Amino acid sequence: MAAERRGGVTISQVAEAAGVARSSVSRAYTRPHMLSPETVERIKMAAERLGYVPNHTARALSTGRHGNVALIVPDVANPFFPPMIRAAQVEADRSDFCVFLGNSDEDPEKEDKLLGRFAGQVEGIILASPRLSDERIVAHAALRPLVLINRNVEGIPRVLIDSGTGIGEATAHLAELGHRNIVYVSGPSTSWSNKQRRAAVRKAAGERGLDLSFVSASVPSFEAGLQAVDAILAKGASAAIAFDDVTAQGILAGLAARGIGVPKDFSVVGCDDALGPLTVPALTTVSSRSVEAGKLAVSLLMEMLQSQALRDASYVLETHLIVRGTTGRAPGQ
Amino acid sequence: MAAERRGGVTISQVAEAAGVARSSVSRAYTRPHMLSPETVERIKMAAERLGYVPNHTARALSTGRHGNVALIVPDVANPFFPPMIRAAQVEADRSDFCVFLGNSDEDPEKEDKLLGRFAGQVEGIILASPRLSDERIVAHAALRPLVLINRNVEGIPRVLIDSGTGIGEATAHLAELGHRNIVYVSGPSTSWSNKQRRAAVRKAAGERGLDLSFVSASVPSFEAGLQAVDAILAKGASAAIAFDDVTAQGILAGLAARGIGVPKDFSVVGCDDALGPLTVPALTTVSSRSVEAGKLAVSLLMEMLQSQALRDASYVLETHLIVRGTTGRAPGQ
DNA sequence: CTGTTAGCGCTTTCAA
DNA sequence: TTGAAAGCGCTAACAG
Repeated sequence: MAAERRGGVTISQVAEAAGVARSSVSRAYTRPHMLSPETVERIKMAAERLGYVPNHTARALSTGRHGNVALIVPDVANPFFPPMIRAAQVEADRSDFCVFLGNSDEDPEKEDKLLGRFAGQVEGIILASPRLSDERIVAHAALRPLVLINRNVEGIPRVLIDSGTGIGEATAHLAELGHRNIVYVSGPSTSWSNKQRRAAVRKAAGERGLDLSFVSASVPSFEAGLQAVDAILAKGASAAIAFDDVTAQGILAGLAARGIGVPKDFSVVGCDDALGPLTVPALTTVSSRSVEAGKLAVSLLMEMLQSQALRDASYVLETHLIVRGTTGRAPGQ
Repeated sequence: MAAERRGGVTISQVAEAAGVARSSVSRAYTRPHMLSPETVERIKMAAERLGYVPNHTARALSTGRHGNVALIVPDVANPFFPPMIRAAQVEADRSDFCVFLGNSDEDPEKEDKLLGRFAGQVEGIILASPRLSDERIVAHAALRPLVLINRNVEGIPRVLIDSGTGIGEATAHLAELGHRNIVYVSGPSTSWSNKQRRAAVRKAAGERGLDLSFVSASVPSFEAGLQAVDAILAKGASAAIAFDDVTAQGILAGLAARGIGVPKDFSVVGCDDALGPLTVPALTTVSSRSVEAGKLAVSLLMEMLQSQALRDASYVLETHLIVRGTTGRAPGQ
């Protein structure tokens, strides 16, 4: 029998073998109920005998549906994303979709380029923590179904993780522990999440009459956290809330290097629960909801693909404080 | 019939705008040297202005090449893989390929299913740490170019990370620090990597006359490491080498809970450098080479696609010990 | 129910 | 150097 060579058996060969039109072969696969049972049977037999497998690419070109979606993230290796990616995969799989993964390297231009490269082979796109401008995002969204994660653009379906709630809780937690002077170590100034977190600490600290200062770590990294320690200490604070867990770990390392005990002498809170309870002492942090965000974004996209309607939906996921081992009573309390 | 989906500026529109034939637009992208520089320029300008992006699907149908590869991993969220995924992405991008990402959830059947779904829309596949049987792998490799990472199947191009070298160094390192009694906390018994690591400790410990015991953590996880601590201590060891970093962190947490100081009273070595210097104290571990593996696997695949020849190549990447803060002199030395 | 006939967007001879 | 035209394999009106 004909082995499956590349560029294999086509619909025409099956049609000829079964003595029907090409369209019937097509229908036998996509709308069998439109054909008489015997015809379907005959076609399937012929197909089987010839080793026919429908060509995905041709079908996609014709229908515009490829059964693929794309997910673009700024950095696959940032521990915040893998769980989200995984959740998105699982959800896409439930609808029998395959997912393209794109990595923008935190670069708006590369993100734009990726969007272009995926266009034409995916039915919809999920953009997580995009670095792209609102304009470009809107432009792409006009071309095809697009869902945003952690970016608030009016009119475009989006899933927002509200780290503000968790950060607020963290601030309250520190206040209860007796801390009166705290610092927020901020992340990328252009990041939507950073703005949100910063605003949340400010608000919560204000309500409780805490002294609040800011130290900037521009890039969220272990190094940046490490280097922020001097500035933090200079503010006379007894606790710090970091933009994310990786930065928080850098701060912890810097503190340890100076012989400052955590949580005895100083308290540290991270954000995103990227590390889990993995570290010693385990990091007090804010839950990330990234798994739910990934799942929700995909199911939203699937809905859009079904209904062809792109309504202006905005889902907000609240976060919460996870108290672990890096926060304690303020010294002298 | 595909009702002109919102989606696409086509070659025809560009052709019209530039006042040339469609074929010229095509050539402007695929064989610019066949056109006069001005024509190319004019076409590119028009394309730019209209926001034209070549349609991959259509091109694929016409040429038989889709410019896509698939990468299948057991668990995206396992910190070992993201850097590898990222590296693979980058390398694929250099050849202008898009990558499908598949997550098998450590399940052989799901892995098989994914392979099937990707077939027909990718030119080649990379299987990282596959859980599939040799037979199935061979079967798939017969259908299309396939590269393996961390799986040794004769006849199939593969990239192997030899964690044995690094583990050997780790053992020597501990011996030099005066440790005489060590334990290896092993991972999944079916894992190729675990067998390799276990054999390496045994060999190195034997050569140096160290007392070596084994404690099994069946599943590599923080919890498993935590629970292994009692058994480890019961062996009377002064140092432990863990299957991976996550397990090592569990051990560290367990040690800390018992008030055992690291590295003063006990030394711990991880494997895979999944956490970097992130933790406090930073974990002494074995480099993973996962970045190189991802990059190499893709470039190998690209070569195969170019030459149409699937030679039996096997690349081995050696690993090395990374000494950080969790190893020190044996107590009483 | 089934066949005919246009395409989907792009590449690729073959001529000019 | 460029254009015209014939597909790649499949789907989807539109007839019959």
